[in-house]
Amino acid sequence: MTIRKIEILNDFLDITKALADETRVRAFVALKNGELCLCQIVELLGLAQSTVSKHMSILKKARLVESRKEGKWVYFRLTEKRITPMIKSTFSWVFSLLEHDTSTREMQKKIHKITAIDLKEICRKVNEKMGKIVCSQRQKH
Amino acid sequence: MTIRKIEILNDFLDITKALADETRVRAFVALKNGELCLCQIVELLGLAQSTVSKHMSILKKARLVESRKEGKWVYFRLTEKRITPMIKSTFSWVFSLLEHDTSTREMQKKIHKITAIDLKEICRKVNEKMGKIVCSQRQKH
DNA sequence: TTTACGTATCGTCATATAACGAAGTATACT
DNA sequence: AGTATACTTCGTTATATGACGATACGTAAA
Repeated sequence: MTIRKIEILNDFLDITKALADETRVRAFVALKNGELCLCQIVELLGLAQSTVSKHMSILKKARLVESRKEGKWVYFRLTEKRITPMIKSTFSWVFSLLEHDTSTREMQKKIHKITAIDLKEICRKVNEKMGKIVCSQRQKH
Repeated sequence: MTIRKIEILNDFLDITKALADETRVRAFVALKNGELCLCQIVELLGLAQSTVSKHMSILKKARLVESRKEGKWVYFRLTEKRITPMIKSTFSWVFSLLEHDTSTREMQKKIHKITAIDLKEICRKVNEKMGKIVCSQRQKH
């Protein structure tokens, strides 16, 4: 379709914009070895949960990533189901380039540590942080 | 070198950031069929000369593009001389994806028209625009 | 040496983006 | 039903980016 063709550039720009941020690239390559829960990615990146959630939605918009909901948890993974040639091509491009990247490799190690810990505990850790902030706010009143 | 390895991600982000803007992607693919003078790219994109110059410097920083000076003119071309595996890989990725893009093809036609016109005339046209603006500013006084 | 011309850089403005906490949503547990 | 939990969305703030005109720079022509 003509409409489809016109959107090639837009799809391409969604991808380049998604990959034009260090945090998102890190989150993206983190999923190379399998799916991760949001709170695990939060722990990995060390950013606020809402921030990470936003980043993941940008990666999803670019179709680089897809998610599934399991109970309270949302698991993210590299797009598999509705994968397009453009996405497939992007995967091999990115991973071949970052294969020998030091910071990427260091992250892989960090992921191993995180996935070793119980999921609930990771989430609890994130909530703890939020709890502390709530307390400090209450002290103001 | 360790320093070199750490910079892989930075080089990668320079590339994705350079390609995360429609104007720059258009300027980039415009060079696929050979080098162009800055004023030709200005005419092609229909933006201010300073704006285009800035865009080209970002593409140069990412090493996607290199330039040579010939008299008053500066010619830009896709990187050939100091091309790295990362850049080479990026070229094939981008061009395979945008091969069938409508807007890219339309631009190719536009380039043919522009390169057919005498270079001096193109530059003169750009200068004319600047002259007009100066005039309209003078009218204010 | 002036003058003209093509490009790069600078300063400014408007918009885009990334960060956060707070509030809202949805699901599981009591 | 009510609470806790994991995530998303919203509103705000600080910074980044893209646009422009004005100016500076470098080269060629007069």
